[in-house]
Amino acid sequence: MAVRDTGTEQLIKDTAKRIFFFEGRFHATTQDIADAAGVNRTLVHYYFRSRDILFEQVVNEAKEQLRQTLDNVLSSKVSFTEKLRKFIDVFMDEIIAYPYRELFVITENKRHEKQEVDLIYDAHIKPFLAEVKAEMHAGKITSTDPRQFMMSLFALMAYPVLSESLNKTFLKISDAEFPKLMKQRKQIIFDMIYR
Amino acid sequence: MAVRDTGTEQLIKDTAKRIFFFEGRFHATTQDIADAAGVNRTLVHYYFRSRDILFEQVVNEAKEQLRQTLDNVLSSKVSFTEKLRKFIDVFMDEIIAYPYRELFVITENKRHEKQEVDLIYDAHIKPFLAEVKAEMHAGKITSTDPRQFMMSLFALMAYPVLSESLNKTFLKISDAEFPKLMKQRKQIIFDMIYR
DNA sequence: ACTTTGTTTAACAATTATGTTAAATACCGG
DNA sequence: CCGGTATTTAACATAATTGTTAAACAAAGT
Repeated sequence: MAVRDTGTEQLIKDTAKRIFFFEGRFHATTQDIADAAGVNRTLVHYYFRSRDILFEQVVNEAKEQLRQTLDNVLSSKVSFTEKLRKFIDVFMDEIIAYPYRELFVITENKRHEKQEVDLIYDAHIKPFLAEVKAEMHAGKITSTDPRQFMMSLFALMAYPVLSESLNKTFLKISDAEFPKLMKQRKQIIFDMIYR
Repeated sequence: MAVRDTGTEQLIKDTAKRIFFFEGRFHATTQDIADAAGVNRTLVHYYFRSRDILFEQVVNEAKEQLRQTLDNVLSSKVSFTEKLRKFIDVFMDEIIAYPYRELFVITENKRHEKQEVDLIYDAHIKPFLAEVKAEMHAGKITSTDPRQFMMSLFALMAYPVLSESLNKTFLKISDAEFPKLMKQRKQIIFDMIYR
């Protein structure tokens, strides 16, 4: 009973991710997704049964990847500066690929409170916050609540990509310039938060 | 033929703003809005004819207020540091009141390109960017493209508020702490970008 | 060739959201 | 109390979206 895998189920998910997380089209319909994937709408229901389930799967995978990334970066045994550089490098790349991803996680997060968070927190975030605090004592980072540091860090990475269209119109950034500026930001962000 | 103003039209708009810009409910229906405002759904159509028109009005007023705020802050004849402080103070307050407002403007902005932007740009943004550049030459701000400075500034203000729920769960920030941390940020942001 | 799985087509039911209309009721000012 | 405006109620039409089903077709393996 060989179930052959044509990759179409994955194609549909990837397309949904592109539409939701890259294009930021919050109320794309199953038809929109099917069209973008170049398949029949029925197939979307065939594989996922309902729009909600497709949506949920896609968001869950986004959460999982987010967790993985945190894992990878924060638990590597390297110096703080290296870790920080890698953190910025990896996250910026992901944010550029999927600017709206975190936003979907945010709006989903408001509904379901989770307990799994504790695991991530204890395993990765808490130790990293401690490292940040140590760097503050060493005078390498401006002293504040380490959580303020984290919020600033994410903000500097995520928001400019999210507000791309506003930046282009209000700051007169051209289509060609924008990716270059985002690349530059990796260094700029590091310099802003670490001396 | 006195047309008496009961303020209901405004109530509906304010409620829509609350739902869209504060609660971030991107696909709230006319029914949702009517319920939240405590009026009959028919009344929404009576005043605004269609959901699109209500939505458009609300977003346009958001844009207008945004423009006004920029006007107010950026064209006042005070020192750069004072201007910067005021900028952060005023904008943070607005962002806290309406965290999702810019996001709606962003998604709207992607559809309609505007020419009115040039007016705002020439009148306020361009001169301010020049001021920023001057401060960079004076060594008060780290030298980069002034537009990077602007993007960082907005990011530091907007994103932490936008990602409130994520911050609360992942950084273990309590409901009580959050507003305090946001208030603290005004100073923190200033210190981060100005020496 | 036969079978299985993947995919499309078409037709349909159910639901939800939008928008319209007409009549009934509530409220307020003169 | 009268007249007009504000608001509600109810009923309805329409459109969009979702979801289901059955049949046909395509492709690939054995």
